[in-house]
Amino acid sequence: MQVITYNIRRQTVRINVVETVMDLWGFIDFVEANPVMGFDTETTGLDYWNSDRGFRIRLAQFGNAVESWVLPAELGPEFREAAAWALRKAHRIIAHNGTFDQNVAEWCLGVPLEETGPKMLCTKITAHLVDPRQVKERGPGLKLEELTKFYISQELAEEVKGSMARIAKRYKVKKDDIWPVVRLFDREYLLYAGMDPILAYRLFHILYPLIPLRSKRKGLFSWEHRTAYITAKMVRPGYLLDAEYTAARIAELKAEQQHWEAEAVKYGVENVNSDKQLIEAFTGFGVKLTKKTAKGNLSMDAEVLDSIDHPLAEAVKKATKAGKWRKTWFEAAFNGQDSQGRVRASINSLQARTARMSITGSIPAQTFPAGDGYVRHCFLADEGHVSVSIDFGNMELRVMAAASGDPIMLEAFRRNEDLHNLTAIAAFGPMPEGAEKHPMRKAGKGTNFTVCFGGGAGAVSSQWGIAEDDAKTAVKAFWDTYKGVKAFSEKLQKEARRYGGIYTATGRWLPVDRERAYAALNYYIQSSARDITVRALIELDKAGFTPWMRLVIHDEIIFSFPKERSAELTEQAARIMEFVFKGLLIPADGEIGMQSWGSVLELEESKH
DNA sequence: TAGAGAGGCACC
DNA sequence: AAACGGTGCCTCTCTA
Repeated sequence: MQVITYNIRRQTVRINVVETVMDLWGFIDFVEANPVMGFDTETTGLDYWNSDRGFRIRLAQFGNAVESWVLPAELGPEFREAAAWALRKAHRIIAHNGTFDQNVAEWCLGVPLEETGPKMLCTKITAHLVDPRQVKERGPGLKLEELTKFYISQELAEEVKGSMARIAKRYKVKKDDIWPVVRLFDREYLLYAGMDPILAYRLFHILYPLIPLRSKRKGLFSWEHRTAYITAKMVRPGYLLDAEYTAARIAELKAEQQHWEAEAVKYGVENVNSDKQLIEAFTGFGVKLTKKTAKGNLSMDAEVLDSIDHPLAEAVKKATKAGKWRKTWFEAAFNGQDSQGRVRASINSLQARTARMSITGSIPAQTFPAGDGYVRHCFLADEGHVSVSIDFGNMELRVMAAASGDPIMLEAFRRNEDLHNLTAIAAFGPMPEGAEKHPMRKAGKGTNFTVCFGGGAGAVSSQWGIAEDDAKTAVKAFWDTYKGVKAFSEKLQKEARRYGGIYTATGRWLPVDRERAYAALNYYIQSSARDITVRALIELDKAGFTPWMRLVIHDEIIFSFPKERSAELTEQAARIMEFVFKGLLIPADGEIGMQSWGSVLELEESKH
């Protein structure tokens, strides 16, 4: 056995490195004496689903505030079994971003999510409930190193953060490539690995008492852990990839990209992604560029390119788009396939400042182009299943109406009136005789959404293509008409300025920058909408729907349902999702497709 | 050669 | 009085 000691603020911590089976006796004693343990794993990468072709666990680490045990899981089944035993024996497991380590435990140690999920205490979730702000938002951050720096010790954080970079340098490999090649008993690596469960353990005990009482009373802590457990179970089966379709789109986009790049070369542009080259080229052709970026440089975005009447502009738009779409969606999915031809998203169930989820990895579903199934066709429901999408209707505007209690908005929703028309009427007068919709409905719609996002007339005008005067009229009419929303927004802003943040109905603390207090309304709405979706997930989980759930995208949940039961299950799920928020129904509506997710949109399209 | 910042763009 | 909120990812460019 190897023992490494280290000092955290003059307190010595001990890292015990198991080298032989005999060393496990000490580990067993430790586990029996510590029903609550910090836990972490070191692996060869992040692709835990590739455990049958290269991915492997290297170390499994357990610890408390002053001592940790590092098991060389890679060396043999006896060490992996000891780790699995410890996970089963523990009453509680503390880990940073525990979902990842749970997945590793399931795929490499044979301990399923069902055993680790219910006893996980995640420091990332705990930290988020204390303060959800990232470092760039002047918050503590959510990464282990960032939290260590903020809550424990700056020196220690820098030491730990820098250590893997130093090791990579020593092995002469890139930082990302160090994980599979670093020698298992490399002392610096063991120190890095052995400190993690100690830090997680300590952080949890520091952070938990800092969770606002209001959040605790509402049960938010266990609610979020349950949510993380559900999303982990959703991700587990993965999505069957239509590899043929995906490969065809990759080839097509590649050809398109090359064609337009060749066109651009004719006008002297070697790299269509280089704004520098484009500005030079267009200036050379006598084009006057005026639009500036946020930092004051000349802008070369889609709006600018659209305004330039030159074949190069067309070529640049088409080439860059083909390249970006190919890489971001089709190649990400294709390259993410496991040995069974399935792909997985990575769902961070509690991510944004407003608690919104984020989806990364092979299925970045939150950014798939809307409107048709071009990208979504890649993803197939299981054999004999169909894809189903159930989404909430007008979720954020309904939340705005309900949270503010604005009588006019509430009445409009209760009568199923068109809120965008209503705003247009308020601003520009009654509907013309016999018209189905107001001629200024777009201005009304733009105003409704923009105000919801915290914007003003300028934003309505630039984002929705509304004349400035009309935008001003519409925004003024909005605040004059929906006085309840105005009062609610003012109340939140006052609270934000006074306390530096607001609480939502679920007891969640949302910090608001005092100089941007106007954002409080949007934070409240966005966060509440997210929590209503999460409530739906939890209720669906209780009702046994989890094995059919695949993705959650803001106000929408995607399912793979057995074909012959799809109508019945869709109806049931939609009724479970629906929720009366402060007296107003947030309705849910399902669309049943064929096998591919994309087909849901095509069928919907053909109805209109 | 990596990392950070900036710009851009896909979505809700 | 007015104030556009939140993500992820790709690419280029400059710096250390």
